[in-house]
Amino acid sequence: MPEQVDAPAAAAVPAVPVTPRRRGRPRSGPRANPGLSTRDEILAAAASLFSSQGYTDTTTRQIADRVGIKQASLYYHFADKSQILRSLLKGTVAPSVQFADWLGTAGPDGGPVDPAVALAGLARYDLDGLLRDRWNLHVVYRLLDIAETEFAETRESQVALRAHYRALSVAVLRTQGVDPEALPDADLELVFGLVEGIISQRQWGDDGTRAAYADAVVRGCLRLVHVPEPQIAAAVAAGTDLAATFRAQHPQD
Amino acid sequence: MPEQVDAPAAAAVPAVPVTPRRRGRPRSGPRANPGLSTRDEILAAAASLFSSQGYTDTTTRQIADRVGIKQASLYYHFADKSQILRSLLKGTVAPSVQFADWLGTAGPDGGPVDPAVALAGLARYDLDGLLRDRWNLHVVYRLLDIAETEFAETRESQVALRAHYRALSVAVLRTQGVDPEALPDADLELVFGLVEGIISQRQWGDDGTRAAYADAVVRGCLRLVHVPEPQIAAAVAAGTDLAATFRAQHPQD
DNA sequence: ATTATCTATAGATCTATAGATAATGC
DNA sequence: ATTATCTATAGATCTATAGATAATGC
Repeated sequence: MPEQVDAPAAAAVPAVPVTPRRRGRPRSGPRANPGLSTRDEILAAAASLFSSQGYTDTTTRQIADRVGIKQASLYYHFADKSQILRSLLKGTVAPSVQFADWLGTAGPDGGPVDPAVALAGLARYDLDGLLRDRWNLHVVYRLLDIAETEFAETRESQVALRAHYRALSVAVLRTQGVDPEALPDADLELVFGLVEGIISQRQWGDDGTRAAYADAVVRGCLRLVHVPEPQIAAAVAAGTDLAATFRAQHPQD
Repeated sequence: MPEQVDAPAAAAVPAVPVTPRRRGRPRSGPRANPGLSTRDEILAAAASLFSSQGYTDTTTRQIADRVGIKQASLYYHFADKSQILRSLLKGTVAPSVQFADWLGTAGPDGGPVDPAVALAGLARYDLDGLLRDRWNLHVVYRLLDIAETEFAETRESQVALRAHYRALSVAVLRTQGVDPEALPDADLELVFGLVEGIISQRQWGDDGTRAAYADAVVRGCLRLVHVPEPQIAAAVAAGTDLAATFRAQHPQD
């Protein structure tokens, strides 16, 4: 065979990676982002619309329009509208739970980490996730409330995460010589409340403002469990390192 | 909330206050609560449905069914669906702002109150409002997000309230010998974040649990602004008194 | 006459399905 | 043959309006 004219470059790096020839009937309009699969285009469009308008206020037509396909074509990729949301919610909360589990084995001898450091690390990792979530899907999850028996997996992750915060709060208080049993039970929920509260706050401000708020929240968590002011900075720094280590070992996307 | 009294009160109150004869065409079914005006019945039904399902997922038919009238009859009382919500949101946040304003004149000499007490009082009053809100309309307000240019008044109250929390945080830090200028700006937002976070948390638990959580939040607020542990209980108690005083002077409903 | 309801329905969606069509793959 | 799109539309809502109707008020 003679050389094909537009054959892919022989080596690994084609000069122009170009739009691969696509299988089915062509779209009526041009592709906005040829790098993504249609499925991913749909997810991106839906995420953006769901977070700005909520789930039920977003129509399948709006999603399709943004992708550049007809409304009915969505149903080739997803069985129904709720499946789109389900795909998006997967991985919203779960990673923080994994990190919390990992903390139990991240100490110098494969054992647990110092509680204050672990708590700071979890808050940091969790907040990072909230801030990296470009489309604010955590808010979408909150918007669902109630009707989400359909989204039980996500709900369960949230419960598990709350339990982790609670356990770490108890552990920190012990190291501070405070008997957690002597405290009102609700005091043990405050840390989770402060961290998750950022979901509401996120509506304001730019990235820098939100990152600064996240920093403040991590410090606030330690104050809530009686860590003395002079020890806070070091624990926050160590916790941040842990989060970074885990993130490096467990790349997300 | 005043309970219904069995024994008739003395004066002009008839022994059986009974269903007053109503003006227009009778309803097809019986009235569930003859004591309320139709307008109030609609508001109550809508509040309950909006908070459990969200605004857009609640249909005018559902509201009407619960009241016991036909869907179209709603439109005799409200121009459109959004007016129902608007009526409900009025008075969600505003009372806390009024209380915060009042704090500036509630001191012994008509001047301001001790900052830590004021902060504890505001948190207490605000949380009381959140907990008394039988239908969780604060959540409904959050559910709206974005599209609420229509609900600008409520939004503005929220901004004002946040500013109050911030100012009190600054004042408390000063009394603790901390220079607020030296702190990251976001640390001043933590108190508001912790209090408002209860809106999300409210989904769990019964009234007792939530009240206990609210107590914990008030203490947490003071910890976040460096009030030493031994002074917290007294400030919380004094703040609670202030809130009770104001509530007595300014009955809500 | 006025008020508060009712019945009936127009008009506007919105989701999801059926079946045709236009590419590539073998 | 397989894949991914398109066109057309059924069926199910949902909001809001028009106009009739059944009470009380004067």
